[in-house]
Amino acid sequence: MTNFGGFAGEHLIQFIERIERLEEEKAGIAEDIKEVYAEAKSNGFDIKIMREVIKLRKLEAADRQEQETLIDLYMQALGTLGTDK
Amino acid sequence: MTNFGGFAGEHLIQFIERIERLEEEKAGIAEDIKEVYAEAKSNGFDIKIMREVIKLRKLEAADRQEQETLIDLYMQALGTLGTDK
Amino acid sequence: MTNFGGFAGEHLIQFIERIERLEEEKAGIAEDIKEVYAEAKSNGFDIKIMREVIKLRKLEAADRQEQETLIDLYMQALGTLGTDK
Amino acid sequence: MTNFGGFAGEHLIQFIERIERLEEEKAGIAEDIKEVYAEAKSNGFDIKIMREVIKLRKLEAADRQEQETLIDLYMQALGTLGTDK
DNA sequence: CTGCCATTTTACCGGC
DNA sequence: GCCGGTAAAATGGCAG
Repeated sequence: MTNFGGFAGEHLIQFIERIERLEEEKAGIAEDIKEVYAEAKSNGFDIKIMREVIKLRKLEAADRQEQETLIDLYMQALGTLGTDK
Repeated sequence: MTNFGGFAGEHLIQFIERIERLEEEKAGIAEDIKEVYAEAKSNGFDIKIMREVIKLRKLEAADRQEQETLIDLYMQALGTLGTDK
Repeated sequence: MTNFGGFAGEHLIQFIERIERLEEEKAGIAEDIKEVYAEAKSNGFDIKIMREVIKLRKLEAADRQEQETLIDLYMQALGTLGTDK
Repeated sequence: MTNFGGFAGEHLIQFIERIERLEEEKAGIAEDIKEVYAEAKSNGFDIKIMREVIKLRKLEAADRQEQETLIDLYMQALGTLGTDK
């Protein structure tokens, strides 16, 4: 990874710029989210409660996900045990 | 903001779901970024250093931005002087 | 916060040493945890599954906690609305 | 490791609960540490710098440790030479 | 402006 | 011994 002036350098620049573009997009979306909160607030909703609701829903989703992961692991374990391979 | 079952409730749900969709998008992009880093890494680049580079470039951009803001201010000031607006 | 040779310095040292002691304790407990995992493993249990179980239980606990927080927030909101204060 | 309802299951639960208790303790200590930092901060100290100091002291401790290990090795070697064990 | 929360970054640990 | 993923530390940003 020497020779940064040559091909590797080109390559690096490309990676960096891809990331920078993605980060811009991400920041843009974060902006959007803030705007939605602001709009909701101006419609009389409580931001704190909204955040809490969102957090809880996320947690519940994570819960389900983890349950499935766990089941998969059990199945693997049992499968391994079962096939006597 | 009482009457959560009625129109307000409807409205709230809509805000929440909009936010959740945006957060998903955001998470997706975060994923993409991780992937780009991973790809760069598998091409022999050092992630930590890349992060540093990106941070620096961002700072420089902010500096430039600030400069431009300043320039705008001056221009306005000059414009004001010039046009007597 | 100049004069670090004097009283402030004394004070700082005390904070630092308190933290260092606590971190040692924490590291000790982390050790203990590792040992329990090792012991479980040597009894034929699958560490990965154990971690998953623990994660899920933690998530569920967090869930309940968040639900309560949310309810509290609702009560506050309704209380505020209700008392016309 | 089948028979999760029987003795193995019992055993597993016990391991899990031991770990959960330890993790709680650990979390408690982490809390304590945060509090100490907060207290230090309210006394005018800079948390970021404190972290840096603690990190350095840890490194130095590790260095000393390594040195001692080395010294021990030498001592053993000398002992071996001396005693002809 | 301060505390708190989310995100990001670093470090660790088990698995291959 | 390395790699991948997971958990902890640390930093930054936002609401109050």
